[in-house]
Amino acid sequence: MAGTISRIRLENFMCHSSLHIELGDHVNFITGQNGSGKSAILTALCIAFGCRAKSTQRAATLKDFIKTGCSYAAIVVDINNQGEDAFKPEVYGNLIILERRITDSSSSTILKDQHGRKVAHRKDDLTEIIEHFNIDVENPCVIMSQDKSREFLHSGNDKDKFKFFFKATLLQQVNELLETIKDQLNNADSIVEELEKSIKPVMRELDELRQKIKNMEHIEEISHDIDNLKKKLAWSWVYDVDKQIGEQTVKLQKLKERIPACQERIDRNTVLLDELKKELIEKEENVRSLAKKTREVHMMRKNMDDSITEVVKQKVELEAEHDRHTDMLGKMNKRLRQLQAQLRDFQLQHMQHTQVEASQIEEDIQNIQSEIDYAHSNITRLKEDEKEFSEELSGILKSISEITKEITENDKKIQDLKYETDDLLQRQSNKVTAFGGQRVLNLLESIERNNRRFKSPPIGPIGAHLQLASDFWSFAVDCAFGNLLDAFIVSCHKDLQTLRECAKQVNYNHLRIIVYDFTRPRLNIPDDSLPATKHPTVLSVIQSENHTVLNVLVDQGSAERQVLVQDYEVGKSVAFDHRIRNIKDVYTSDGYRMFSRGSVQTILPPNKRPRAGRWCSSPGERIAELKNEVADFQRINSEKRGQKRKLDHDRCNLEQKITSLKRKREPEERRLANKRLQLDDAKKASAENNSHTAVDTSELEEELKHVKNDIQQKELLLQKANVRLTAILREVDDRKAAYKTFMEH
DNA sequence: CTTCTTAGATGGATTGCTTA
DNA sequence: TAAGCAATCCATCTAAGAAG
Repeated sequence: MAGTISRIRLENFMCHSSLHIELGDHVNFITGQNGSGKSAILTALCIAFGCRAKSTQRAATLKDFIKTGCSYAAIVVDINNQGEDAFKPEVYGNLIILERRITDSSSSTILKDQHGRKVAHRKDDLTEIIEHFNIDVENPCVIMSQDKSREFLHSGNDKDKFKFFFKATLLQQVNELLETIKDQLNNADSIVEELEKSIKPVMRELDELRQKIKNMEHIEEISHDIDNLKKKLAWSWVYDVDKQIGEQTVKLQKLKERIPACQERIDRNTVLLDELKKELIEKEENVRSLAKKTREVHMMRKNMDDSITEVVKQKVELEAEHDRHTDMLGKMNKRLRQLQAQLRDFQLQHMQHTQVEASQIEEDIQNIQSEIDYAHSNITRLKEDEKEFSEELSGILKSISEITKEITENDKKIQDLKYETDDLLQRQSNKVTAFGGQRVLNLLESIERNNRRFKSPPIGPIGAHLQLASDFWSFAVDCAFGNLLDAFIVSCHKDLQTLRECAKQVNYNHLRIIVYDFTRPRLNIPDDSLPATKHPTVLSVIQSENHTVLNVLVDQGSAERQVLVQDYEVGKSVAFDHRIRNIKDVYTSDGYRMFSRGSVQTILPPNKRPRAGRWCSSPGERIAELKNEVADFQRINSEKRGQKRKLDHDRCNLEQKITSLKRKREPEERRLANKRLQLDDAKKASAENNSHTAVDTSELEEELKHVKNDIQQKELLLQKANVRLTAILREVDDRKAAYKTFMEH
């Protein structure tokens, strides 16, 4: 039957290393002792079908499901896909294989067909299958986990139980569905009502249209009748015309009989007509030649008359022009004399004026120039002083900012040192607080109280169970393990739950808990798995009386593959120069992390807040050292603050000096600007004076020249007019003589 | 050369905490 | 108690290396 699970395979999932279960067609029972992993199978099914890690209430993240000491977990679920309910049988065939893999850093879902071929890998494809088969792992009636059943049975409240039942049996869903359907029905009803209302006017319109169509049909019949009548009328006209044609044909026949007699008379008259025509042509020719001659004579006379009148007119005009020119010439000569006199007067006046004014202006300009020079030298001096002071001020400001920066940096250092001192002071009273702070103490107390609930008491924090061969590597080891040192180790998942409860009680959230088999002997690492280098590994510099702690640091922290080096340069050569096998990361004693992944080489700086000294063997000494350092920094800071105060005082003085200089300089500059404007004005005035007189004479001279030119032109025109006048007089005489001889003829 | 596995990056979804 | 923000989870993609 489609949708049933036929087989489940688990690898490294929770407590199962490798588990195969074949399921029957109907009801299946799984039995086993407490803690044998029955509910792990149910959890695996939930995870396979896409449940979130948290909602199983068995782990915080997916990777918590990976069996301790393993790198991955896998769940494979075979789902039957036969029968009419089958999901995409053409793609998957009779069987859908759902494979879920979880690794430390990622997880994936793969869907395969009956032959094990990969078909899909996206979450959406899985969701489609889940929806198709109506698998609802979050529904407590589909999967009733231990916690759910306990919660259900122990909730004494009937209301809560009904709520649970209501949700589980999908009644809630049905209820919601019914509500939405009711809403939709109401909506549809109101829409139908509205539509009915709106249809009424349309029906009325339809009736009117039908009436119109009926009328149109009647009109069509009438027009048909009209057509028929028109045709009849046309035919009646045809009959009439036919009758008339018959009568006209008879008349035509009679007229044809008279044609030969008429033709004879026509011939006789034609001969007579030809003779008369010839005579007419001759007479016409005579008349035409006589008329032509008369016209020519008339024309010549008229022409002569016209030319004489024209020439006389020209003569009169030329005489008038001559008089005009002579008159104008006289006037121009008079103007010329006037202008010459004016020019002489002007030149005389100008000579007298310029001499007096020029000497006055020259004196003014010299005075102003000397004042300007004085003011300019004053300003330059003031500016130089100001510049000198400003430079000094900027130097002081620079040193002030440097000192302020140093003070801030030192304050920060003091703060960091104080933090470290506080840490150490706390640790002096209890070493454990180095790994998680004050809350670890509360957690340990809580563990103590719940001691009986644990199968084996948890080990932690891991850092508290470690000793270092030498303090030199403490910072590097701290960087290499990071938060792993704050983690706790438990022996089974039940203990993990209990420990998490304890942590919650004391508000220690996000406590890292590692599940590990306490009975496992100390891991024996073969030499060929260790990095081939003379530098120590993290594993080689740590010691612990607890082998589980060491095992966990190897499994979770790769302690045997983290190499420690003295300084940055050595670290780079170890990490990148020769590709040494089995090296995971290289840490320098001052906390730099270096590693290469493929071709990419990465160097990460140390943590911002160093926590070296977590394993410090003598915190007392270190505290004294830190206190000395703090005192040093404080002393330096107080010195620097003194310097800063002095510099601030100097700065104030300089600023005052600069302001007073500025106050002196500004009015001086304004005066200079005023004087410059005066000088410009004076120069402009003198220039204007000169140019004005010059322009006046030049204008007169120009006019004079112009008038002379005009006179010359006019004289030329007069001469031409005289020549034309004599020519015209001669022409008049000639034409009159010619006319006289013509008339005599 | 192809396929599989794994680590790491990325961005949307979810969860938890703080504050008004 | 709801809104806003930050931290965390997890699906998905890509690239490198391993295996066949």
